[in-house]
Amino acid sequence: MLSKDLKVVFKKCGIKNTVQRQAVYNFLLKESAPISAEYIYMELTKTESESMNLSTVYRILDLFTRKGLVLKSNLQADGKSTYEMNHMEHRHHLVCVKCNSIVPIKGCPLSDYEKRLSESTHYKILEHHLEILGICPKCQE
Amino acid sequence: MLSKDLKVVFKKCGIKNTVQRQAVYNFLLKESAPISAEYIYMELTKTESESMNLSTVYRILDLFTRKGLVLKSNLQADGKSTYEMNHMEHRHHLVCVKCNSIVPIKGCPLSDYEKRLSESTHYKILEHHLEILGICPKCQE
DNA sequence: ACGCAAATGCAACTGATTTGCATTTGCGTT
DNA sequence: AACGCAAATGCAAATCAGTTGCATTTGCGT
Repeated sequence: MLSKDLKVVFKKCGIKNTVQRQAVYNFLLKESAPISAEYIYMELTKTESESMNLSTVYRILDLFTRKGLVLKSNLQADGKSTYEMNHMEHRHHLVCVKCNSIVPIKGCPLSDYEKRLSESTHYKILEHHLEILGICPKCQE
Repeated sequence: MLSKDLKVVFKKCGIKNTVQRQAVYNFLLKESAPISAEYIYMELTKTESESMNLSTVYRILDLFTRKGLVLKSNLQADGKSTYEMNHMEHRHHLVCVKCNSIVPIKGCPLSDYEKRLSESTHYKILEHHLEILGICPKCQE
């Protein structure tokens, strides 16, 4: 994505356009899998073309999450939070535990379920995170 | 549960029977919701009848988790891990984003879905992680 | 180009969890 | 029933992810 477009995206959210925010945004755009703040920081500082600080990454991710640009998840077994682009389209992924490939799943198996769950528990259901693990056809051979 | 029975449970797992392990085990048995190590420690030390150290609680929970007696989860928004008895039954939880309380959900909405998914994608489905976020009745007021 | 609020960098802090090490305890053996 | 030793515990210090205070820098409306 061109930085010109990003400027518009940020403006729409009422936040300033900075090199660091562009870097994080563009990095998340390239990644299809949810990733940690640490990982983003590491990758962005590899190429020392831009200044980037770990706490800045955290602050940016937090901001993006609050603005709805990014989705945060605490599901990881190692305790680290992960972040991914919010494509505004509710989507889940099928992850291969052998090759770590990720494919999106068509449709959400929980759309009806949430309605029923809400009725039975009286919770106001906001969202859910689902990740399905398996072995892809290739890796089964 | 009587300590006599616990001795047998521990022996079956090949671990020593200690007062601390009994205390943690019995405490988890009483709790239906997943709870934090900190909480277990606080409650157990309230009644100063037994010696108990926070790192011991962590070590015991880790041991129990490795032995399959206990299920560990990192899905808390506040970053704390939670633990619950492993009743050997696949279970998901509903988390309140306001007060971080957790309640188990009866049944898994994905059991049938996984079978269909496996057929359509030719993946061998191994497991899934699901986290449902909402606002509990109390926090909606 | 100016000025100021917002963003960043840095270092210090926090809170959860882990670890090293000295002491204690459980438990199989004598 | 006491012995010995590996395993478990207590304690304090360390670690790790994430946050925060503050001085400096930067974006952007004027």
